[in-house]
Amino acid sequence: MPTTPCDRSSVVDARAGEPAYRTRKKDIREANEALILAAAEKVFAMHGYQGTATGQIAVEAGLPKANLHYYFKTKAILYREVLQHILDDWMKAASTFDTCNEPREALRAYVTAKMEFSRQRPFGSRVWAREIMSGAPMLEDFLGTSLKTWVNARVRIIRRWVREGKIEPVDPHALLYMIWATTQHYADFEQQIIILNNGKALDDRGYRQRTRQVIRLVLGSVGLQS
Amino acid sequence: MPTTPCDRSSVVDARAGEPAYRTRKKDIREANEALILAAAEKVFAMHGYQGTATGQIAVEAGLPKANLHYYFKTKAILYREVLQHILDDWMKAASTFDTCNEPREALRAYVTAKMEFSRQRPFGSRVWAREIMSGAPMLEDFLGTSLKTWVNARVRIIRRWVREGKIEPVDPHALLYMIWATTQHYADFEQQIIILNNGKALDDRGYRQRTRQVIRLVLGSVGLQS
DNA sequence: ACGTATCTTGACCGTTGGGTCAAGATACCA
DNA sequence: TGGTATCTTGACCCAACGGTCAAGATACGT
Repeated sequence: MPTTPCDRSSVVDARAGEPAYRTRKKDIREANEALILAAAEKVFAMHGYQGTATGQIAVEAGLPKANLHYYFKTKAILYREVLQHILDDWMKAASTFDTCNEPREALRAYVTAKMEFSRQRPFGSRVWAREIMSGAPMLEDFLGTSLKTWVNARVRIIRRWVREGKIEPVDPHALLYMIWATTQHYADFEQQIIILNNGKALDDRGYRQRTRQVIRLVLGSVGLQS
Repeated sequence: MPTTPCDRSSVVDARAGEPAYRTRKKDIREANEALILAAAEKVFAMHGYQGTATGQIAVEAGLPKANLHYYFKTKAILYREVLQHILDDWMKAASTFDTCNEPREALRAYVTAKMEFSRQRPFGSRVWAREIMSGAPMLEDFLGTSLKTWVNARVRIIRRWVREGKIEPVDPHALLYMIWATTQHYADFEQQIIILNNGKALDDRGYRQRTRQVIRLVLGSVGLQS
């Protein structure tokens, strides 16, 4: 990737009364931690926790391995921080379920947010998937508490929609799992999708169309297609 | 696990004219290869290719590591054989798509077969998922040839259904991906599903009900719910 | 300007990994 | 019954791994 002749620190970091070219300690820490977390997410997504070498992450981040271990003592700690970041964004997407009381708009918003998440954070989605396939050793707490609470509340909402005759009488869990699975599929199985799409990744336009199709299928599944 | 006082070879393998208690060489090979493949599928499903140690597989199979390497020279060869087995079963499930020309029955049969696959071969499903998340280095050939051919043919069938007004005008790829994602979710994310189900795995009855729900959602998504 | 805290890194350490080997055990076949 | 092919296994090898360390470099506060 091409870089501009002047680097970040001399342009972006300029502040009044400070030399613009010298990077400040706090910024160094912040930048390096972010760099390492991004690299780690990518490599963990590719090879999983056990299959990832900290040296690989260091290479991906463009740092010596010893430097990585200066910022994150152990691989386990680094992995947990990566998971935490993903979890935060996952929950942010989840909150869109409540943008509206009407099933049509709520489902549309939620599917859109989940598709957006798959588009923006494909590596995060894969780390999440791998973690659960490994028995969710690090996520057990979250799954059993926060996620469960969230799911129970949404299940009640869906049941209400059914009771009020707003949607067909579907099993709420089955519906939620279908939405999760379908939207996450676009991140987790991206490689398969690309190959079946003649080697080309979906561009922005294609992705928007696909999002619309997923919304249509989900709405149809509960009897909401006009 | 408790064992019966008399072992398999003396009971099952009894054949006329041969000493029943002595295991024959061919049977040894067959049994050990099957044992190792099953163990490997399980461990690969848990930790992925890179994250799996051949020693772990050996322990899981109850054999010394050197013995495992006697039957499968390298980890890569063993992994490829595991993948091949999964692929065969995946294709077998795929063939059920063609049991009927009518969308309702075809989709019902296909979803049922895929759900059955998730139930019977959860480890296989996870190995598959991990392989694709790693960029499908070993599956690229298959994805680009056999699978692509299969998908193209099914896409044409779905388009025909749309043209004939038998189903709503949905994107065939989006529909297929939704079916794959949703059915495989029950294998790949089993742990999450268990936790959200109060720590209990779905029993046979629950699984059949869930299968019916998935069928209902899929049929609904294309406008086929009565 | 100088002492201190933070950051950087090549070299290193003990452990684990994939894979080999050679010697013994077991089944096979003539 | 004896020779051969297959099977079994503890011991071993070397590369790669997670993690440490100490010494130098860089920014900070006064």
